[in-house]
Amino acid sequence: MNLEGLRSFLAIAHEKSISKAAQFLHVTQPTLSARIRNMEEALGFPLLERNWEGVKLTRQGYYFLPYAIQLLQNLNNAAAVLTPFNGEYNTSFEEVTNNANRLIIGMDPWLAPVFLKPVIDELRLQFPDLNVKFITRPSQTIMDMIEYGGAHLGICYEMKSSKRLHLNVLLEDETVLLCSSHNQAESYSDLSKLSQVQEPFLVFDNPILASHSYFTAPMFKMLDIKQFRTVDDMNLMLHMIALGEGYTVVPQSCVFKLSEWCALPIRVIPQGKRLPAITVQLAYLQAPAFTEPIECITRKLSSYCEKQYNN
Amino acid sequence: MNLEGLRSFLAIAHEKSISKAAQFLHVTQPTLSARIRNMEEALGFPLLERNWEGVKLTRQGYYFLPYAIQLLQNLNNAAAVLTPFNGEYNTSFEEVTNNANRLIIGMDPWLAPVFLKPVIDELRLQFPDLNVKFITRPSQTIMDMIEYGGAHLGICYEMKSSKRLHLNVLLEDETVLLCSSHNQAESYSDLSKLSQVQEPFLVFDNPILASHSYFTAPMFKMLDIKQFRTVDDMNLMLHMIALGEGYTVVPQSCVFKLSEWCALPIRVIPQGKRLPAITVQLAYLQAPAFTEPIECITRKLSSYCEKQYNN
DNA sequence: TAAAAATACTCCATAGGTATTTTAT
DNA sequence: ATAAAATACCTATGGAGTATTTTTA
Repeated sequence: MNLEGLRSFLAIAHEKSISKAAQFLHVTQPTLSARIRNMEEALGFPLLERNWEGVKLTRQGYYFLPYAIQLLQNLNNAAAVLTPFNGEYNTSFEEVTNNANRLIIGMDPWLAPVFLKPVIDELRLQFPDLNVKFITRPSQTIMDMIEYGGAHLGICYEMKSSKRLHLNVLLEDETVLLCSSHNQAESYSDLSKLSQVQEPFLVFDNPILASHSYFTAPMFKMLDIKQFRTVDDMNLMLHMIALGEGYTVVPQSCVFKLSEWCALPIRVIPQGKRLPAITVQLAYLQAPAFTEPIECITRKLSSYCEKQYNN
Repeated sequence: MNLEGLRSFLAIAHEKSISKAAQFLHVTQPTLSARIRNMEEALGFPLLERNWEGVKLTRQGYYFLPYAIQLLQNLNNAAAVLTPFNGEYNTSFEEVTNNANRLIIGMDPWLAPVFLKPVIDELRLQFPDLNVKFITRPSQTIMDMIEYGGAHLGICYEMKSSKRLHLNVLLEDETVLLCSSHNQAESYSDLSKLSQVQEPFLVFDNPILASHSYFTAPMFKMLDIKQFRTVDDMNLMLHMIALGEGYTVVPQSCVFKLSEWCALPIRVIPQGKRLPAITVQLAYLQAPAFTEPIECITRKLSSYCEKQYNN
């Protein structure tokens, strides 16, 4: 697949017509038809519904639209940062690209609120002069970053990974139900009654939807949940719940000590072993330069989890 | 540029050698050399430092790495959601792709905590049966989503945009300085003394770094700030500040009523007119189906901003 | 019949392969 | 001398164009 294809898709979405988009892009209509056909073949699903009066995006096309937009924008943004302006780099270019001699720690954005403090405390104590950079990305990205040499240590949920990675289980994480504090706990604590709840279940969109559907899909069937609403980041999720716009189920770890950093009126209802567990793990490669701090953090977090979490 | 090129780049990063990556990908070494050369030309910056003993990523290459990873993963994830498994769609496919008759409101993730409540309150009151979906994406994406017909209404920071979009200014937003509550306010309230502060300035990575460098770069020069640290999301930023790992400057709106949703010990120091303002605006296209709710929200938020903010 | 998209077919640009050269140790 | 990457050159695939057909209001 080709970036020009994505741009073509956007142009067609904009013009709602292949012919008009072709004019706009200064190519012929059959060329554009072919580009889209190729993309649809590569992706495995249709993007456009063809009409005699133009085209309309399919359901899949609408879902795909923000991906195409974001993808092109991300590339533009990266290029903007890395391209000198008037022959001179931005002040932050130096900082942003200088990763020599820097320990890079990746965390899943859900886990960062829990693990940032113990990591920073320990490093301050043991390696006060160490240059550390934190990145927050979805678990799968963190794993890949380590695999490809772009990060040294990752704290993330269990994901399929290569055998080269060292994995160190921190938690077998139980799930909890989140709802507004203004709701009665009773309606939510008995899972079998969930299907009678009026509020929708808040489903996380990607990357959760893609990587945890094996987890959520059976749960939805089991609990007979019919009303859904999708949400695309943790913050929005918490605000929606606080406003009584829905409820959800998340790993316990990501709301660990929630009240210490979140002031929203959210009720956390533990589910014990009624729902499957999700593993939180440390991932790293043998990195000669940073073996000591990595081992140190591993030890610290392991004991931290035992102490704080298992009681 | 080509997705195969991105995959090749990742393989090379992984193998630290073009020849080995070529073996892994089952192509010849010159082919892979050419792919990378093409990508470097397309991007406008070098990705690899060639050595006699292999290759190493350049600074730009390291910065680019997570983009490449994320980009490919996003595509995979989108495809995973849209591809039926065992001939059957996931339960959530229906919800995630069913946008017919649904008002789609996009918000910049920084602004969502501020504007979600008034919007939901008003819609509950005026259009209780309306089907609404919220998406949180960077401002530029929101604008494009509206432009390309993937969203109806956006709440975002000022960005370059096409003339078709209706724009409605909500706020001329002043900037505030954020630091840990444990620090003395004096060191931070006088901007000219900032260069003596020991903590680093926390710079947001993309998309802020790319789109607001015209704003930040002169500020860094003016204030003579030398120590930086990059951070890649709002949540991590707030936690870093709370832990005393740095300070930063943000638009006032994104910490408006901060204490209502954030329990972290963060001090907010208004800067008045000393730093340039950033505009918050509503964006929309004429959407026949939703003119009424859009107008209603526009009115509500305008008066909301006047009342709440200007006092 | 008219407007839009699809199809058939031709052509050339470019991606990929083979053979060889350069580079650095 | 060796291991890695670059270069030169040839080939073939695929993307883009022109001309034409299909579809449906």
